[in-house]
Amino acid sequence: MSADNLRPNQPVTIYDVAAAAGVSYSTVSRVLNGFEFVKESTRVKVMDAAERLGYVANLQARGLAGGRSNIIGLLVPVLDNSYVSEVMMGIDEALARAGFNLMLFTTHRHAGKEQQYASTIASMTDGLILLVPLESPIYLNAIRERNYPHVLVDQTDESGASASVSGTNWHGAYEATQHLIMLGHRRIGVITGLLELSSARERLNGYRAALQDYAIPIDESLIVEGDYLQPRGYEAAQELLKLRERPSAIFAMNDLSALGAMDAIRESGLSIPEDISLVGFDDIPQAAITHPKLTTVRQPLVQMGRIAVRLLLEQLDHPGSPPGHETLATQLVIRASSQPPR
Amino acid sequence: MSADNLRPNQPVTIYDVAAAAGVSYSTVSRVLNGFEFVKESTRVKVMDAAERLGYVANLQARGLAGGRSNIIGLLVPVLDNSYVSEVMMGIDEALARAGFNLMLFTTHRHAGKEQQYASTIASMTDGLILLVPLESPIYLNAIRERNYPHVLVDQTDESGASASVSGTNWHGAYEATQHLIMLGHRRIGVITGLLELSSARERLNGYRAALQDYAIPIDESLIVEGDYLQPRGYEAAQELLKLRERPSAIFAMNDLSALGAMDAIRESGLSIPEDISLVGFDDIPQAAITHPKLTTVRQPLVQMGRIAVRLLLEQLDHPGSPPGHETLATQLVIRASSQPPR
DNA sequence: CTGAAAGCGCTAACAC
DNA sequence: GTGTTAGCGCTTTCAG
Repeated sequence: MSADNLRPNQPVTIYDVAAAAGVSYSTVSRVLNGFEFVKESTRVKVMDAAERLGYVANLQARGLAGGRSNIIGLLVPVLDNSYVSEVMMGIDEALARAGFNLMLFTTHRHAGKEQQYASTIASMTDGLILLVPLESPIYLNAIRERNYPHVLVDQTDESGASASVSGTNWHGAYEATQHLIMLGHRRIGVITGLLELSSARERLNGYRAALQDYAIPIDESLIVEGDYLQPRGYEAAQELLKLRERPSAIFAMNDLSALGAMDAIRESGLSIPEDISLVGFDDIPQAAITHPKLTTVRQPLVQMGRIAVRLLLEQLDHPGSPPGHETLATQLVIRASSQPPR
Repeated sequence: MSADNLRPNQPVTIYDVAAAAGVSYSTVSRVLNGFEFVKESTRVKVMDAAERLGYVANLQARGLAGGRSNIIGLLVPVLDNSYVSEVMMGIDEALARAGFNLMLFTTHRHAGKEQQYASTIASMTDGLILLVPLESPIYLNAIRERNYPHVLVDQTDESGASASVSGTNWHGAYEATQHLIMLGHRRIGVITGLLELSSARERLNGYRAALQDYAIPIDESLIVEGDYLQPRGYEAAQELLKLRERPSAIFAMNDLSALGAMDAIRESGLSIPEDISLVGFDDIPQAAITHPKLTTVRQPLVQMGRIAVRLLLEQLDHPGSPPGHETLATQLVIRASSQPPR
């Protein structure tokens, strides 16, 4: 029987296990933590007892006492965002495989919250993954100074002190712009992300470089700052459409903005791609089911999540070693939303 | 200056605050926990010191010592699922507003994991929200016996011992079926969720009741068990299309299954709604952007999340009171995927 | 190899 | 009102 002497009312502690196994509780702790120098026979005895009693570690106590809590903190800006969801999936999957739990903190795009959470998180978790954090030197510095294991996703780390994963932002934007240029577009509007984000700046630079390489003068009025969210993409596209000399193509620097732009374009009576070509960035799932399907720059989002976890676990396992940095290749996915101007 | 005497290297504890304020650390604890009988002047002194030193509570310690950890656990089956995401958004929002943190556990649809997590979660959090849990009497019983605050989302609680939120599953399915019947359909195939889930059973009963009410004989071969996921929806639709007497309409009992069915139908050379009408359930965001747009039964997903939090907080605040139960109205949203049979 | 003892940061009786 | 005293369950010295 498995429900033999199960009394689920009071949680089982290592004391219970120790008593049942006839050893001291510190020995139980050793066994449970995979300490090497334990006699095999007592190891078995303890494991048996733990199993039998249905022992489950109290993570709070473990964390408090200095051990690992086996919890990783994840700081995300918002939840209603496919980009975020995709990366989260990769993180969740990798974490589950490694036996870690996930504590989720949503900042709701409030920089102050990132800062406030930072310390709380540090008291609860073994490490932290920051997904598109707003530029917040203050708390990032605090985290770095405490030498708290962490990794930035989609945020270049200028100082090199934080591990990071990101896509080839510059190159992706360059390719997207080049694609439009090759199709024959000359007036290419862009909707950026918040320019305080390094990814947004890098993509904008890629755009600029492509125009320059093809000797197309840069018209600053074609550059509208967005925030990587759909509503702002909608507004930004409206601004672009209002220009005296309307662009024949728009490069929205993430897909969500592109979706917003799509609405604005359609609403203004123009059609995609006949009147205006549209290119996005990320290749979130929706990009493949819009009409027309969205040409975009694919980022391996799920994989970015997985790699973020790998980089973090490396830090946990080798506290001394320098933080890793990974840059993953983006890939232009040409679909129906872009064609030559007419 | 705010970065006055900030030494972020060693976390600030209540001892530090106590020393700085010139009181004992238990007084600090009292102030921090909003204990009533504290002299106003010392309250201010303590708050000042805490602020100045940048004190942040250590949740592990607080939890261990018997106080509230201010963390709520959320158990979800998977993450790559709009239904889950929507409800999570509501939960996240409500929790943030109430000053709680979120610990996320993904079971990856593995019933064993739900059970295994249950105890871990209990040791870390103040309460638990279970989103579409697989029927797992064992661990649910354990949770109930420990009197651990929790609420079930989209799972009817037969025993009444667990708080719960869900939509009007029976009624929603009845309406959807009725809608198809009114359009003139007589052979209506259904793709259910796992029938071990109460929501799936309730919806199936609603379907059956509608057919009965309109005196349409029930053909069991038109009922295919799915699992609320897209791939299975695809397969199930294929089975339905292979029937000698093909249905003229399919009611997929959640939108994700409907999306899968859509692929299968299209792939078989039939078109929606001309050849086959399709109705879903949930009204996840994608439902409005498929082609044709999906007729579906809307559930107020975000709100369900919010209410789940409310029910949970009620339990935390009034430990004695009976668990609440809320049933939210669903609403038939008629779009383009359903029309009279030809 | 294993037991005993100390303490992580905090809450909650218990006194004064 | 506020300080003192015990632990919460666990890891980690330190002995033996």
